[in-house]
Amino acid sequence: MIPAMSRTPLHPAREQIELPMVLDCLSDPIRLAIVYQLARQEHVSSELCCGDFYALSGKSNLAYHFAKLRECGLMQTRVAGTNRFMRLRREDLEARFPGLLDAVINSAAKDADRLQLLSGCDAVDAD
Amino acid sequence: MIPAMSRTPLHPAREQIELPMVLDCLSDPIRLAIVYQLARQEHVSSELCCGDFYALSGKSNLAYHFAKLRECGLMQTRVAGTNRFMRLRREDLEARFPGLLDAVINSAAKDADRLQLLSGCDAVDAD
DNA sequence: CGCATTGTTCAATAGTTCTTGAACCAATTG
DNA sequence: CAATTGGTTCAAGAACTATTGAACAATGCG
Repeated sequence: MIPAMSRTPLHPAREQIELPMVLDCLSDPIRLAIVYQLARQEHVSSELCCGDFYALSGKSNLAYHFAKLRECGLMQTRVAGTNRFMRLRREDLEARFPGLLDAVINSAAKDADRLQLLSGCDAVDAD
Repeated sequence: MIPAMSRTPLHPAREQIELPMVLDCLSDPIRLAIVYQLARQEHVSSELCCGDFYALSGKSNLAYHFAKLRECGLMQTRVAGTNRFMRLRREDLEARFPGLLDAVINSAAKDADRLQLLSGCDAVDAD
């Protein structure tokens, strides 16, 4: 039996991803910033780990938001040793809600300053 | 002096419309249904009045959700006699968040049954 | 005017969400 | 094994949200 904490957490199947939950998840400034940072550096690597987001909030609060992002189907978590790597579920989201994720990310990008999306962040290249 | 209740309520200017507030507003099932019904019959009339949404909830609860939709910039309310006519602020939203509203509405349309978007509604043509 | 219609506002309540720190778990390193 | 690293889980509190019914406001109509 694999120990509880080293198992990959549960993720909803593609068809279980619900629009209201996704929108609610993206409406929180910290979660929007997490998604934004993931999207912003997808051309470098599709994954980031928890520690890459410490500029946004404390560890336990981040774990709370990561769980929300997983449960609504926005993110996937892969366990590797003591690290958990997160990535956006782009394909699943595009299949369920075409154009939505990009519209949100592009809209967020326009307001990046106002939304403090990159405050103290060094995991993302500035353009 | 115009009596308080017959004045047009305050609406945010285009540049004051904030992404997190809009997403949060759209994440509530009742508000999503309101927006969806407004969008669905725009080809008939750009406006609906409060009573057209009684299938979704009670009067006072609807007034609460209408206020939220106004305050976040999704809807505009026009006062005409004892009626208030609502319409989507399509142009402002498109200018601030290109593609977002349509992505949400199209995604909602795909899940209309699951989301109970049209339950008991006769203000909207079925396709 | 008196009354119906259309909606809003208020107060109360149940439930939810975010945040924090402390405790904990698992894997790695010395 | 002990200490460190990387994250999660738990408990508690403050703040916010949705919902309800009753009271109210403004208009329209007989």
